[in-house]
Amino acid sequence: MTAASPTLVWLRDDLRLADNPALVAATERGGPVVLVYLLDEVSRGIRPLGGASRWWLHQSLSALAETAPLVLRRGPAEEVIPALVAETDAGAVFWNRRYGASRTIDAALKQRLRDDGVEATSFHANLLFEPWTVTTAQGEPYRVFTPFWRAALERPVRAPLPVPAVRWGHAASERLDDWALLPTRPDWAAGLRETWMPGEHGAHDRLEAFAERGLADYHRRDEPGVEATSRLSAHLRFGELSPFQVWHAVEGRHANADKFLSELGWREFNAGILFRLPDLATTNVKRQYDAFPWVEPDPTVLDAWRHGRTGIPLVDAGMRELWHTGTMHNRVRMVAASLLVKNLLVHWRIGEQWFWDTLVDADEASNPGNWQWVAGSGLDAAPYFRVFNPVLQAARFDPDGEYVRRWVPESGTPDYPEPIVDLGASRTAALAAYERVKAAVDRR
DNA sequence: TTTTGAGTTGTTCGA
DNA sequence: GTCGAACAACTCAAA
Repeated sequence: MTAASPTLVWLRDDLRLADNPALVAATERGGPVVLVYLLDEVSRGIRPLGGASRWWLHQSLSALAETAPLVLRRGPAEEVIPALVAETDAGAVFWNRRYGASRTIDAALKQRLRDDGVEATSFHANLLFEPWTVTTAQGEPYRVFTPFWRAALERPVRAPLPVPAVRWGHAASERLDDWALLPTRPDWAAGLRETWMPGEHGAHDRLEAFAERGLADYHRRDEPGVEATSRLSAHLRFGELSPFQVWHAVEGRHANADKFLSELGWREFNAGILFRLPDLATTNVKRQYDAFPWVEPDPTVLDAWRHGRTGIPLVDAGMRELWHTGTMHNRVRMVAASLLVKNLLVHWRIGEQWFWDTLVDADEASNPGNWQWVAGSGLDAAPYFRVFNPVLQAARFDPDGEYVRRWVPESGTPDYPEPIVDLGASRTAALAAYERVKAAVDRR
């Protein structure tokens, strides 16, 4: 055997050095390791990132480049990776698997590299359980969350891997600033900068704080005025943390741990849905919802929803939190989504796209999966007749009005607009519209 | 093999 | 004021 050639490690949704199986395997192979990230906005199967995600990506890559020599390239993977292999004389390309439509890119690339005599190997890193490994007794994927998660939890969750002692290889890199991932005119990212610290260090700080202190308050996670959620979703989305690291930091530490870890379960469940339905962001999982009579949204109404001027305080608070910070409290997401989809009868795809553009944690599986959950068209979804009443929700979960006051200080004053929709009448109309879906079931 | 009960996040109505 | 029913339809696991 000759001296080991360089290995390319192609990072995608795994912007971390710790618990990175591809990086560990590359190190064990023996040669220098060239770490590469591609900005691929052209290959089929790639969903272009939204604005908030582009901001996060810039920060995260910037943080990573301070801890390891990172090679940045732009273009379609199927061209750029083989070119980089030739350029660096690499004998192998390793990566951690992804599970959406883009996996067809990976499959084609793997074949091409192997045809060229280059070792190409993918690894299990970014989900606790790969989708094809959790099936019912009949070998079918689960369609109901609880049995899915129960079955998944029967297996062990491997321990996270340490950062290996890497001998880094090098190649020319593009400049991150040239990718223009950050907003300029206008710079709307001030609220994001105040709120987040992207990158592996920031992710671990957040995880540690949550495991040591936040978990004790997690039973109050439904109250948006209380800081009781983990705020780890964006770190997981970009793979600055692996779910294995989160699991082992939290599991068994507190009575609230299982409830929190079931949220990782929903991440896994949605990933499994996307694995089977790569067009999850555009197509109803339950196809009878194709018959639903969505209305063409009035641009004024849509604009009011997007920018937090609906005249419904809890919804406006959430939409303004989103616009300012790139996140929204989980419960408020449901309420804001319910208003758009059910009271306003606007197609869930329109709301999904807005969240895709504005959320720092916008995830290819979880974002459309959760919108379809709210709309009723998803797997194990909320039934259509379950229409949130945002006034009741505010009274129940923000009883002192702390959250609403923080984001909508003019609520209750003459400056605050009247509601853009009558909640009672629109609820009735929504239930009537749902009759179409029921009829579609019968016709099937 | 068949049956039965339970299943992320809710609201309204009428007794 | 409280409480159960109704609002649908279907999947899965346990008995």
